Amino acid sequence: MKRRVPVVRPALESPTYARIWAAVRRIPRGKVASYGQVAEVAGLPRQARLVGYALHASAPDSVPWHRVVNAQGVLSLGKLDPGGALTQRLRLESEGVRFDARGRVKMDEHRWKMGERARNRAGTHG
DNA sequence: CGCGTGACTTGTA
DNA sequence: TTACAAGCCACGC
Repeated sequence: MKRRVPVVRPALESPTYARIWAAVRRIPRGKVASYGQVAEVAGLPRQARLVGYALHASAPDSVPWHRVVNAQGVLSLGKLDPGGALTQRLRLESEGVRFDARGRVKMDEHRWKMGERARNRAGTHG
């Protein structure tokens, strides 16, 4: 019988990662979020690096990782995985996300406001 | 347990 | 605009 394979490695059964992945899944199609924003939604403020780490540890299609970019709208995957960066860009463009001439995502237009429909209590943006 | 590194962010020059 | 430094946490050696 086939046993359901865990989405993550045994060593990564951390609730922290689970939160991060959950936050990433919340990002709507056609929108993007920065690592810091994902961290905040996951309840882990100032832990953007951990988000990147969690994504790296996540399964290939476990989460819409392509919707996560750095605060500058740049695909951080760039040098580490050029192919992955290309895939990310293709997927984003496929979702309607547009890029700047410098190859950066237009955060001003596609930045996930984490509450366009349901205002977040922690939203200090006002 | 200490050190270096990393799919990051913010502030300063 | 680019470059450097400090802060943050987890992983691998």
